[in-house]
Amino acid sequence: MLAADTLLPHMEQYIRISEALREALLNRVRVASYGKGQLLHDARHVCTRSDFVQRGLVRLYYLRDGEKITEYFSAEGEWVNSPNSFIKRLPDIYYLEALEPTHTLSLQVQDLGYLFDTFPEMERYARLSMGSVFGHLMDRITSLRFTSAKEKYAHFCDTHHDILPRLPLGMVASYLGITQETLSRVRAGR
Amino acid sequence: MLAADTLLPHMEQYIRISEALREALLNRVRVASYGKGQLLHDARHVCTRSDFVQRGLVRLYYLRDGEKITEYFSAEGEWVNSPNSFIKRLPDIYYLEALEPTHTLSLQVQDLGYLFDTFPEMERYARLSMGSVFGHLMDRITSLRFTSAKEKYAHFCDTHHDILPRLPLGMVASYLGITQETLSRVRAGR
DNA sequence: CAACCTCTTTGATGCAGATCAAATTCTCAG
DNA sequence: CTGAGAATTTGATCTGCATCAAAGAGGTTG
Repeated sequence: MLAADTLLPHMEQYIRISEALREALLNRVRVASYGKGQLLHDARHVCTRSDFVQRGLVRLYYLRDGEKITEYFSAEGEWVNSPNSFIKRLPDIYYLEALEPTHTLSLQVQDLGYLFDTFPEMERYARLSMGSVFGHLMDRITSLRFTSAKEKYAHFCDTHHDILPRLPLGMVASYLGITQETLSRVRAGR
Repeated sequence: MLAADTLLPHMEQYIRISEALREALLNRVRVASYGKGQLLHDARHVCTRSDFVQRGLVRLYYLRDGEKITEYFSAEGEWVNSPNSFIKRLPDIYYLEALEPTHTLSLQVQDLGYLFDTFPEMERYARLSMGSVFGHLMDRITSLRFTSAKEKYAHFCDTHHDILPRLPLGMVASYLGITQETLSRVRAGR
């Protein structure tokens, strides 16, 4: 699985990639693999890299009263990191865990900084790809505020039908902010 | 109230502003004023500009069963627009309403496009300032999922203490996803 | 200053979903 | 295969908040 086959096409949705940028990128990303259950990032450290998921499934979670609360799922074609920790270079509460055997392309924060400084189109890529996440977050906020458990689950099915069968339901429940029991009843149609 | 006094210092939190960029910016922003209750943007149109609030208070809302649901408040030092409409150049559901007499600096989408194309540091500014909104959205999602009405209100007081006394409580309630009655009881300490 | 808004509070009732407990099914290591 | 732990479902009870209804409290306009 080559970077040229996954990462570059992803980026080309937003920007044209020059030969120089292509070379700089491929020189700096490192392939990485994680087994099921393995942590890509531990909250006790500062997050110093971003991983582009080529194959597999990752969740972002944090601990609340000893329980793991899922904040986000990321599958093929998405970058994962601990957002605030990565940006501010400080520890944060989030862990990243591979839910399946996962292959990524890993980019260190200082290499990303170099790319931003050297290739203005990288700034544009980051701006545009962040923008597309924005709409999702706003939809999610609306869904959390004003919908029943049944509607929340229906909305999740709509927006995540591709990964739904790969997810344990307890994680889906905490993502939706409902209990596992309620999710089970909703699925059974009650 | 000069752009040099409000917008430029805001941007300088993130980037250094060259003389050329300064001039380009000041040439393109237009001062605008809105009375209390006036719409900065109507959902029936495509949102073609962003407004930087110099003085005043604006809310983003949408209609749900004929009721106005507040999605966001923006005060001095923030950009407001209808995010998806502005980015995708399509209509969306959101209205922007001035809650107080409001003065803004207004920038047309095509002028912003020109600035992005001409000044790479503008791309960086957009990327970094969006990044800082991200953390807030994630906190808000957590607050919506797992907290009682009382905790939601406490979190709102923490994060919006500067504008709280300027807001009608019904708008705060819909922002928090609780009813006005519940908010009233929570504030009374019950 | 009275009449009429809009905003906020108070009261009574009902229900969706949390919580606690236990049974059932799945899954995978040995 | 098989047994143990994890994931999921089912059941019974309880509660926080929504809903419906109406009464204060401001505030602004002729």
